[in-house]
Amino acid sequence: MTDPRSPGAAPTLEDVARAAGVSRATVSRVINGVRNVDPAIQEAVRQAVSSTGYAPNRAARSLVTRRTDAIALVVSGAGGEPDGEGPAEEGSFTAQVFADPFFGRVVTGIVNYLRPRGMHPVLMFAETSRARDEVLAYLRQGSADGALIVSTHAQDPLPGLVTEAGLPAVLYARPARPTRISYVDLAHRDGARLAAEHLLARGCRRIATISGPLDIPAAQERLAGFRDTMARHGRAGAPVAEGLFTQESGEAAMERLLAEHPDLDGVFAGNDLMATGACHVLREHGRRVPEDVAVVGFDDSRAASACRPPLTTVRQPVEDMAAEMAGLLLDRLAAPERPATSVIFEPVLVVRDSA
Amino acid sequence: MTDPRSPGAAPTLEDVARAAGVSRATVSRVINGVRNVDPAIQEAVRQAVSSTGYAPNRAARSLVTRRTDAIALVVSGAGGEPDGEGPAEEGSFTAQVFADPFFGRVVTGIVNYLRPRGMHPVLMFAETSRARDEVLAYLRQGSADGALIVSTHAQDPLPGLVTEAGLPAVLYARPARPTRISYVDLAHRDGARLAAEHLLARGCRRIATISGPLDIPAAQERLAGFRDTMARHGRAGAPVAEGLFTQESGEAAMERLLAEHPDLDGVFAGNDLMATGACHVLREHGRRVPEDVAVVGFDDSRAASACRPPLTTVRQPVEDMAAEMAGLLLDRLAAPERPATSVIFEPVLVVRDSA
DNA sequence: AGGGTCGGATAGAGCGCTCTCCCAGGGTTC
DNA sequence: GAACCCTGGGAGAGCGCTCTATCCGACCCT
Repeated sequence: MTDPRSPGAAPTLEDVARAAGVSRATVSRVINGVRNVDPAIQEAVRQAVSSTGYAPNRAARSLVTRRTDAIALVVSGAGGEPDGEGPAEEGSFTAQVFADPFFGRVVTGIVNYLRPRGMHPVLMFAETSRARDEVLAYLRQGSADGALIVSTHAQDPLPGLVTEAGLPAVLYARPARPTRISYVDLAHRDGARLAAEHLLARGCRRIATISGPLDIPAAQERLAGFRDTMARHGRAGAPVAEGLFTQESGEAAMERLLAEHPDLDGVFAGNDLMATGACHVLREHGRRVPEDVAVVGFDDSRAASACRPPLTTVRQPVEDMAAEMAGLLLDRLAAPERPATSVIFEPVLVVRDSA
Repeated sequence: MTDPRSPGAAPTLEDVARAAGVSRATVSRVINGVRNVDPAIQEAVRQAVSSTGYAPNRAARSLVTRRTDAIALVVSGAGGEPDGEGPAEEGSFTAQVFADPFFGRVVTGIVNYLRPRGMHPVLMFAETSRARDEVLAYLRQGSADGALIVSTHAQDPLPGLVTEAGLPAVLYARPARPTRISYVDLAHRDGARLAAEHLLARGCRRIATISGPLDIPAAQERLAGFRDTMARHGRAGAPVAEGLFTQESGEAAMERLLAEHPDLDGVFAGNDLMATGACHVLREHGRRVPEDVAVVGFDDSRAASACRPPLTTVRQPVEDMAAEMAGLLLDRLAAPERPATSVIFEPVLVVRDSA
């Protein structure tokens, strides 16, 4: 509490050293726990630290260690070049992003992994080319040690730019163009197969699917997995309606499907939000779920258990995947020379009431 | 691109100065736009900056300016001292937090405000006393310029600790103990009044409420506002069931209410998630919403419009409130001497189909 | 006993930037 | 024409930390 300098100033290493009667270097060593320090002196230093209320200045430390203990968590949007989007548009992007429970799960997984390791996530968006430049500049300034990138679209140039600049990064989902960059992904095709086979095994004969936006690789893969499986069971040409991964779009898609194929008895939705929308519409049209029409979702998000009836769905372990992403990045930071490794997770079918 | 130093190293101010044939100070002036610099020299410097691919080192800058352009966005939990909670418990806290659409909206509002101003949010949690200490240490290290605190419970000691340490901060929701700290809040009582009056005006005669957890001030206020209004209309003693602001707890509360008061014709739920749960349960019990039982929610979150039927609800402008919070903090940083000011937002009733 | 070794502490050189001086030179004022 | 100001640029001192090189003394070996 004794502050020998100007009262407002935070105590520095120097102050602690003086209080403990040792040199700055010794205090530094005690604080960072490097090399052997005499236990008695160690104790004296600790005393001095707590009596001065010392907290090491992070900027000064960063300046010499070249580490910030910060990780940029960037949500990257469409690759659209037109920068004419105003602030209103930008706002809608971020609003849209967080409306999806998916991102909450990603954040949860990352935070839980990073936190016990003393690293902190800095939230960033890169939906316009200007925002992308800002993210790049941020990283190049050494403001963060690396980036965790969640891309919503395949053509996203950010992963390429980041690796090109030699910045450590890990992606959620495989990039469109193969790049020398680590990523974490799900075996979407296998997941879709699980869903299709479950519907078939249940005895459904007229099965349709509501796909996600087809410019998103995950949506393509899920659709492809569904189609392959159906074809393998001699049921090629199942009806498809494209949605946007939102509940509203799921409702609209279900309406279309129902209008064209009133007799369908099974639906595979590309995610739980759309499945929820589909259930609503089915019920409004007097169809019982699962008695008349069985519905399978994808993700096993909060929406799946909240839905009435609770959704049978394909589990994507988002939190685990996000944690793995953070783990890969930290590994990379610890050993930059090692080649980029990626991890593919296997989905699991979670059977509830909707199918 | 010409790098006179060791190839891997990032260019420094010195390098740019050499390339432009001026001093470090001049380059710094051009980059930070301070004082007059000869246009020709300015141009030369810009040239040099882009040819060297220079990006100012943030740590070095922070060290002297004492600013980081980072803001800690801390989600603060219960005040529970018992630190015996393992990592599993911690994980469940963060998972729980992001399952609520509320936090997504807060993040959206904050990010949209901070971003154009070149500030970056660092995500932190402070649900245990250890985590709280870490947040405090982080702030005291000068790792962030200030804190935006979203407390989920009233007894949270963090606001007090932060102000005590003289760290700039702004809260979402008024603190339990009056503290010299800015905050942003909603007139919850008025919101509840709006809801109650709407149900009464609709002709509902047997109105119950599902409150949020009563250790949360917002939940208390909403309940108090509801009760006051009912009493003022000669209907004191309306049934109350306590929930936890989750859909599941809303379902459970509705079950209890229905068991004891099968004849009720109106429900005011403390938030939209619980209102959604209530709707599910009502329908399962054969009650039509709104014909048999009218339901009003609170928040106007995504859940309100996603619900079937779409919920009549009390709008809490979370994004605006969060942006205001960020605004108050930046004001405070710009003028530390000014007294703390707070802002209370007025809720609005949004009439949809459920009541 | 002398030289080698090694644990344990210090001195001091930066890390890359900002910012306060200080100086040169040209214009203004009386 | 001298004293003054004002604009634009440079020199250099630090910000608080880490880390290498160095030193000191105690201990061991022959």
